[in-house]
Amino acid sequence: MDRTEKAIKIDNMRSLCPIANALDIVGDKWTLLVMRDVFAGKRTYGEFQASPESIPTNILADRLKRLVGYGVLQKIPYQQRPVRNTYQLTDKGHSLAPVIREILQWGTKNIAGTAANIKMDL
Amino acid sequence: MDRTEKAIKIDNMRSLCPIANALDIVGDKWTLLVMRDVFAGKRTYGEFQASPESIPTNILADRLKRLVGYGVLQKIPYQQRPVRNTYQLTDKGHSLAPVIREILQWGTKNIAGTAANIKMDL
DNA sequence: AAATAGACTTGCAAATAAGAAGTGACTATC
DNA sequence: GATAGTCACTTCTTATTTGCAAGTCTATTT
Repeated sequence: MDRTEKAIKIDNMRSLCPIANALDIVGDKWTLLVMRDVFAGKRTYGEFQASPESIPTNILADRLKRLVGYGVLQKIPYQQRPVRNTYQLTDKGHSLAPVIREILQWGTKNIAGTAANIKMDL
Repeated sequence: MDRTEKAIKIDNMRSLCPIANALDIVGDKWTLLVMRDVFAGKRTYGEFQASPESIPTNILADRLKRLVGYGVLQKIPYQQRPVRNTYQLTDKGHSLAPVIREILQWGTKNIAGTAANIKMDL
């Protein structure tokens, strides 16, 4: 990891296993879908909401907050009056690319009727 | 994918995205932890239960049933009287190795205090 | 002044998870 | 041969999380 960046600190770790702890951050139905959208170039709340899976708005707000909290994304304003924000990848976020790439590959190969038609920076 | 194996068929797909569909199979707090154990050589219900994260027994039963249902694991008896089963990787299950490997790497690099001390066939 | 837009927040019912206890098949022990 | 023990679950109850609809807040556009 980039030495200027701090590692994520999780309290009440359920074990010392990196996989278990990673799953406590990204192991749910929506988090990696938001990350997929970020890797696909989406940046704003509205763009995430517009994705075909129709993430509930309260869940989206919660996931963005968590991802920012863990330092995987950063919230950066792109205009004042009214304030509008973008959510952008940090280095930690960027390093999730291989995880998403492998999930994409696994799904494409093993789940009938799926199509990887989004272009991503993976 | 091995051509002798059928692709997973999901009903009510939330989108055509391979990532979204893959997450509907493995995107939760426990499923990939069970898979980690399988890759670490664990085979029986009791061994999965004994892992340090203490998976609730009803959840374990549910996840094993789902994984078998999707053809990611197979339930194979290793003795009669009393019947005792093992859960073993199918080809579809085996092909999850890269996903787990990348999650393991990400967690190890980015989460403080984690240690990849289990040996896995990844 | 009223309507519109983007980014959320709130409230509540429904679904899922957690935790503890119980069951059934069989084996080993007293 | 009754009693205790093991393994692999199942059931029950409570707690937590999700999903959906509606509402709020700030600011702009008409």
